[in-house]
Order: sequence, then structure tokens, then C-alpha cells
Amino acid sequence: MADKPKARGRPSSREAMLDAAQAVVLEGGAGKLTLDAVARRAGVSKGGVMYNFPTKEALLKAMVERLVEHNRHAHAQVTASLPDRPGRSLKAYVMNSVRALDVDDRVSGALLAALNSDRALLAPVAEYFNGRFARLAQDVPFEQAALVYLATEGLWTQELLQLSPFNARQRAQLVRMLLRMAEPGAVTAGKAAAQGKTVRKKGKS
Amino acid sequence: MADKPKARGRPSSREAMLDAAQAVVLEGGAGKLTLDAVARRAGVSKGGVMYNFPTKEALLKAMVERLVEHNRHAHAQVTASLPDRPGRSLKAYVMNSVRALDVDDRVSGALLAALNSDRALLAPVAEYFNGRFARLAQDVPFEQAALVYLATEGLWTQELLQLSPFNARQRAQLVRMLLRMAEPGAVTAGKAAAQGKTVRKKGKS
DNA sequence: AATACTGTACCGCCCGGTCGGCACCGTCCG
DNA sequence: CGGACGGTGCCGACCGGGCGGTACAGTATT
Repeated sequence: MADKPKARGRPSSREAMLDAAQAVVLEGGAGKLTLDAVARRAGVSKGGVMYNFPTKEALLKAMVERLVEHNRHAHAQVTASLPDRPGRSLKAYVMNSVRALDVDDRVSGALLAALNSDRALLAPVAEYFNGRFARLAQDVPFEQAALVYLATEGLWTQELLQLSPFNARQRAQLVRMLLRMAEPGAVTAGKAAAQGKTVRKKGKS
Repeated sequence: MADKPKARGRPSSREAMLDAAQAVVLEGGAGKLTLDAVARRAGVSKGGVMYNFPTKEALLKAMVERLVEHNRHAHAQVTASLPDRPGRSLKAYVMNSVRALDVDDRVSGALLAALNSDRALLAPVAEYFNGRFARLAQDVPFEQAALVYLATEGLWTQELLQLSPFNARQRAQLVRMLLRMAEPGAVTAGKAAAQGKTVRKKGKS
């Protein structure tokens, strides 16, 4: 059920439709995510969409799965690009979260809306989130990991919903702070202690 | 326009309907927020709802306004109950956010979904958020305020969407941490340093 | 009897989902 | 070598239900 057993030569249609669905969500929010809209956007007919996704829920599910997979992949990628020290995964998480608030993220945010009314669909996402934090906290004290994790999540959410009270400069400053706080030793036994002087000119290590 | 010019003797009807609307959202998510559902829940007819709220958008708007107002009031209340030291407002914010994840909050979360597709409705909320942080950061260094603010917001969001990887014990621990970090002096010049010895720290698994 | 609402039948629209059809393509048989 | 055949991938008209919104008759309170 995850994929059609006979996706012989044509996985591209599905992908195109998922792209279209994302575009629709991006432009009009989750409320505008209509089978007709997706079809129109993908340049196919509604029947075509229904052929690939027997139900709208299937479409939603596929979208969520793809987003989670993308996210997982991106995080792995960023992690791999960092030196293997404690807090590496946590740092990668921060970097990945603020990477650009790109398309995937904005779609995720909008989708969360839809999913919120649909606990069943949300479950796999919750599972992913859960496992994610467990990995982040592997090589870092719990409170440090949690603090950075929560603050990052908060920042991400706020930016996403455009509720953020920060300007670009402040946001950059906060991201630097979070990255410092992901360093090993930045938090000890219930104390969070972000290393580094405040706004260093642009000195960056 | 905030209230009907002829809300002579009956503001209670409106309130009852708003309560009903909240209940509906709570039970079935924002997607189930239907005029008929609200009417049924409030024990009135659909016409009754339409009489008080000429359009569904008006209903949404009223809900949002009431929630914001409640939140504002609750925060003021908690603030007043704290000694007047720096960080008081910030601390109140943390306390208020984790107060109980009560009805208001859960409704807010669900509504955010609906609002996400409706940027116009979201604007006043954004404004409120904005002003809120400004006040929180008044008597506390920026990075400290922002850190506590974001982490709290992250925690709130995660709990709300039931995506939180934390159990009750961990959550309580984190709340204590956040409260300590809202204390004056807990963060200095780019360093966050939550005071206090953690009772346990039981190592990590 | 007027005011201030309530109850309900109804409308039009939109959306998810169905269904019969069709074009294309490889295969098999004469 | 070609034409009938089946099946895969897609089309698009259609349906039923649910929704927001309207119209209007009813009712209680003053």
C-alpha cells in the first residue's frame, strides 16, 4: 500500500502530482488542497490523480511520507558534513531547521494544519519527531539537548507561521546562539551556558 | 464593529455560541467547525448562530479575539502574582504557557490550523505575539528573553500537537529549567546560565 | 403589538469519489 | 507482416452529500 505494486515505469507521475500538491498548499494553504486543484496544477485530469491516489487521504499520506523522508535525508546530509564530535547531530538539527525555511518546511507547516484534524495521519510524524530527539540527545546532556531542541522548534514554528517577533538580524543572532549552545560543554548539569561573546563582529569560527 | 450595536440584553448568547464553537473545535478539530455543529452544540438553531455572526468568518474572528483577550488577561494575572523583579513578565509567560495546556490553549492550537489558510485572520494574532515578546524582553537581556521565549513556545507547540518526545517527568524538569533561566542574571552577554543544581541528573541512559 | 430574537426549509456551490470510455502499446496469432 | 486483443494509464462527465448562506414564518418578552 505504500506504493503501487505496478509502478513499473511511471513513478514520475506520482512525483509530479506530489509536487503539484505541494505547490497548491504553498499558494493557498492546506484548505485549498483539492483533488481538482492538484490535477489542474499537475496538468492532468482528476481521474489521473485518482488513479495514482485512490483517495485523498492516500495523497496526504504520501505527501507526509515524502516530506519526512526529505527531512531525514537533509538532516543526515548536514550531520555528515560536520566533524564527529558530541552535539554534532544537535547542531545539524539547528542548521537544518533554519537552513532556509525552504519549500519543504513551508509545506510541512501548512500540512500540519490539515493533519491536526486528522490524528491518524499525524501519528507517523510524531513518531519521527520522537526518534529524532532521541538521536539528538544521544551524545549531549538531556537539558542541553532539550533546550536547544525546543528553542529551535519554537523559532521554526514562529517563522513558519509568520508570527516571529524577530527581524532578520536578530534571527541570525539567535541561530548563532543556538549553534554555540549545541557545542559540547555548553550546558552542564542543569546550567545552560552558551559559549562565546555576544555579537562578535562577524568573527565566526 | 467589535460588538453588535444591539447587544442590549444578550451578550450571553454570543458567549454561549463561542463556547460551543470551542467545544466543537476541541472535539473534532478545526475541520469540524461547522455552523450547524456550533448551533447543535449550543442548543440553538443554525439561524440563531447566523443571527449573531453574520458569517462564519465573523465567528472565527470573534473566537480569535476572545482567545487573545483571555491569554492577555491570564498573563497579566500571573504577572501580578509575581514579585516585581526583572524577568517577572518572562517568568509569567513560561508559567502561563505551561499552566495546564488548558482548553484555551488546545483551542488555539486547533484554530491556528484554520487560520493558517487564512492569513487575514492570522494578522491580529501575529500582532499580539509581537507586542508580547517586546514586553517580555523589556527588563531582561535580549538573548535570555529570546531563548526562554522560543523554548517555551517550542514546548507549547510540541505538547499541543502531541508531538512532544518528553514524558511528564521530563516536561516538569524542563519547565523548572525555563523558570530558572528567566531569573535575572541567568543569562549574561550571550551566555545562558540557568541557576540551580539539578536535583538529579541521573545521567543519561 | 412591536421588538428581538429563534427555527427550518431551502438554495447553490464545491468537493471527494465513481464510472464508463479511450488512446496507446506490446503481444500473439494467422 | 499485420491486425485483433488485452491491459495500462489516463480522461472527464457525473453524483451525492455537506457546507455556508438566505428567506421567512414563528415565538417569547416587553
